[in-house]
Amino acid sequence: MYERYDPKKVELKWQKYWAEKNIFKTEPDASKKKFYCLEMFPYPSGKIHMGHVRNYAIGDVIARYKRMRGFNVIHPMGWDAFGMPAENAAIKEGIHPAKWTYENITYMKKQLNQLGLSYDWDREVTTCSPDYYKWNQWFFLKMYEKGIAYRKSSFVNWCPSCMTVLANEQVIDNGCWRCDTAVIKKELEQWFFRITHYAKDLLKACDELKGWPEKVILMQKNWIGKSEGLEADFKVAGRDERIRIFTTRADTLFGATFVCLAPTHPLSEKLVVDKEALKKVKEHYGKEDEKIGLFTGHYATNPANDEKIPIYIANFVLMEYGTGAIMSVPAHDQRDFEFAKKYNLPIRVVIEPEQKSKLTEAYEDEGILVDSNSFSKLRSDVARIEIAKHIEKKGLGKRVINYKLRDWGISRQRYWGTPIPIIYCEKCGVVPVPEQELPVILPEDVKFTGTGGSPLAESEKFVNTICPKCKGKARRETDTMDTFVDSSWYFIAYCVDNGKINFQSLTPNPQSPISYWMPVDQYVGGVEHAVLHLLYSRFFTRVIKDLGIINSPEPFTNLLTQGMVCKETLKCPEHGWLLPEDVKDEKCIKCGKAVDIGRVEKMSKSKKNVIDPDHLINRYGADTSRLFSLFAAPPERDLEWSDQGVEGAYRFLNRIWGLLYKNKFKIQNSKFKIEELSSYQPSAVRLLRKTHQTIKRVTNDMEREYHFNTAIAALMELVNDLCSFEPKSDDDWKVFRFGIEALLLLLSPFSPHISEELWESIGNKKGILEQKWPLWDENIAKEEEIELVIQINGKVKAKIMIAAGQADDEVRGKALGEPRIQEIIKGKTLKKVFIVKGKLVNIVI
RNA sequence: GCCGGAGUGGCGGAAUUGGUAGACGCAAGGGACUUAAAAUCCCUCGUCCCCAAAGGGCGUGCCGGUUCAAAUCCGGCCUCCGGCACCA
Repeated sequence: MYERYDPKKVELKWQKYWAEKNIFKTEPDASKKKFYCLEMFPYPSGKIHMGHVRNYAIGDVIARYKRMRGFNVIHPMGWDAFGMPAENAAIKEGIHPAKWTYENITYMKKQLNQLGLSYDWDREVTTCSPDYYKWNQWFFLKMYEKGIAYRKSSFVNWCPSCMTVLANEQVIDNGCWRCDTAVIKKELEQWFFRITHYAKDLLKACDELKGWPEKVILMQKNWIGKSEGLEADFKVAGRDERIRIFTTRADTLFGATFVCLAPTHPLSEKLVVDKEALKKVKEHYGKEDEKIGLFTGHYATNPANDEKIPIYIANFVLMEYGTGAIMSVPAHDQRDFEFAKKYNLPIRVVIEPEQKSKLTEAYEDEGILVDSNSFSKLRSDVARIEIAKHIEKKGLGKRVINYKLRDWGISRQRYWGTPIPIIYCEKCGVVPVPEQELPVILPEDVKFTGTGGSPLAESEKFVNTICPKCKGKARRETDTMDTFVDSSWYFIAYCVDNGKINFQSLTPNPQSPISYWMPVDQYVGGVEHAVLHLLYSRFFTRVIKDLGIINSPEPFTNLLTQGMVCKETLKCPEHGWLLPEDVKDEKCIKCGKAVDIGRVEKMSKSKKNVIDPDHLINRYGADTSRLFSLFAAPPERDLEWSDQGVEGAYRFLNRIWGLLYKNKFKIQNSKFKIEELSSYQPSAVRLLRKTHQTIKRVTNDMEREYHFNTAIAALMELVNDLCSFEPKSDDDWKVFRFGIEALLLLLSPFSPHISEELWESIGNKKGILEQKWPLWDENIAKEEEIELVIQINGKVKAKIMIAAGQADDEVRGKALGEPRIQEIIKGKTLKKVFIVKGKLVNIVI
């Protein structure tokens, strides 16, 4: 042990030690309770950022803590390795996406190990490896068999200049990210997963997710978006067709003055003669700018009152929701109101608001019905049901439940993703790739130009194939899968050792490691995945359960969504956003101009308000970096970066180091055994009590939703007491050693390297990772004396020390007898005295 | 617009069930050590009244209420953050 704390030396030593002993390797063990601790795996973008440091520090504390509590902990890590940045790098710099990705993984893996994270790397998965994406394809085929995967036509963002499909994040202000050309919607045949098949169950099961933050459940519920309503048929006058509409406001049915179809509705094409005009409306489809309509020249019959009302095509009506057609009630729907104003359509009030006013906007609230035949004078909520029943009775509709949730479009016109295992044969049509031919491997001979259609379409070798059915000429599907597919089941892949996934042989098998490890007990990650990733994972887990591979439909029992890492932004009037190191004394180091200090916001490369974890680890080490990010705020809240805060954490570890260095020989020679407390000096008793209290506080803070910040504060208090304790006798040294050992054990999940080093330095042979979490003794932790607060009329007037556990009468007597209290209550009548045990007396006069 | 969440010292945050507001850390000020600086150690630190002490007033976004007692419960508002947003 050196005099000076040198984090680099210490951390390297223990990282090596853990790796050599393969100490984080885990196997299923039916005799032990398992604990699955998981953090969201990163996209290998190049380097880790502070968000990763925080995320993985939180997960690692939990994993190490649970391990010390005796759980068989599985704590895996991997790489979400498919995605656009790799392809962008290929377009810009000519590096092959695979090379770029694997190089990044190598570097980032080194960084993660430098943080001292307790991963079982034997379970590592890399989603861009054929061993992994083979199973994406396998799941796809299984879903195709069950009708969960299907093909339909749908719209994508298209840049007419680059001649390429754009992802949503490549569309900036409705323009292409590369050339600014206005993006248009283009219709393509694409593959979908029928997540809507599980909509009802996904929604209902939200209430069972007791270990999830309320906020996330709410977001999921809103996303699924259940709404009850009525589907009703409007017959097209003079034709055989009917228009089926969906409404949640059947009570306004008598107020419908026109009907609107989505431009992509099958009937639109049939009813509209002027195809050019229809095309124009289509171009504005789904855009939020302006309401655009087109009169079809046809009329429809309102099933409630047989009135004939005009049929319009409207750009704001979505084919994806409901039936793709609506009845328009301009008096009671703001969108219809705007449309009616623009096209001069009648507005008919059928719900009377409480106070009448001029109709400058739609009245969307509930009220009493008017002008609605026999339903007039009914309240909205009643009428809604009565009118729906009436329509049902006439056989012109039915009550239905609709969900906002759409089927998941998984086709991407990109290279760096999982090829969709489908073959198109001129004779046999759509033919799935036979299971035994998986994986369909990404070809290498592809040029990355950033223009044109799907990059895979350029590879002749890939595209041209033989139909598995008729052996005739056929073409492969050239789209790849959305990368969210990869991350929807990776947590199941981890359960299989060495990444040797073979779901076929595991199906169905209750003895499989998957049954042992799943579900994830604690999932930790950013709240930005509250909807998509988490919902897709829930969907996939259901599909996999239906395949018999897994028992539970829910993947994650407990979820912790950590807050963002934030820092103030710095901007130079001349040089724009500045990195923290480009600023000295609030001035730009390039031009010396005063720097604008902006508000605290999420660290982002674009605003340069970032701290590079490499610098941090270099200067302070992993233990300090971890400790700071865990101490500065509770995990679920945003964390504001503070350089001084990091210094503080570093100082704390240095103090502990110094304390042990100074006393290590004495500590080494003191073997602690619980003796009679009465033989100890009062100061030693106090320290022993503080130690037990600290064990209790830290343990409770860990159990109580992982409040690491207060747990660390408790450790700081213990260190303060240890530092001011001056051991003299052998007993003192024993108590001191006990305090030090407890401190190191409790600190080890947060700052594992220094804890191991100091643990060893006081003569312990077995590593701290093999120790049990310490237990406290309630009798020793209990205070003998308590501070009693005496209030008069709710205001604190005195504080006295009294022995703990006294009867109320005695406490009351002591409070009233206190001179300062006597003085105040002299000559006054006591109305009442409240006693809060062990805490406070409130005298009301 | 709709749905959530949050507002506590100079700052990050604590206060677990309504019972001492401000734990712990940072910053700041003063002191010790040092030729000096850094590091370290000790003291002060919500605010106002008072020379000071003793003591007292005020204080958890704002206004009101319930209670012996409110950061905590209830009603109304303000600000900030997040999510959704033509979903019929």
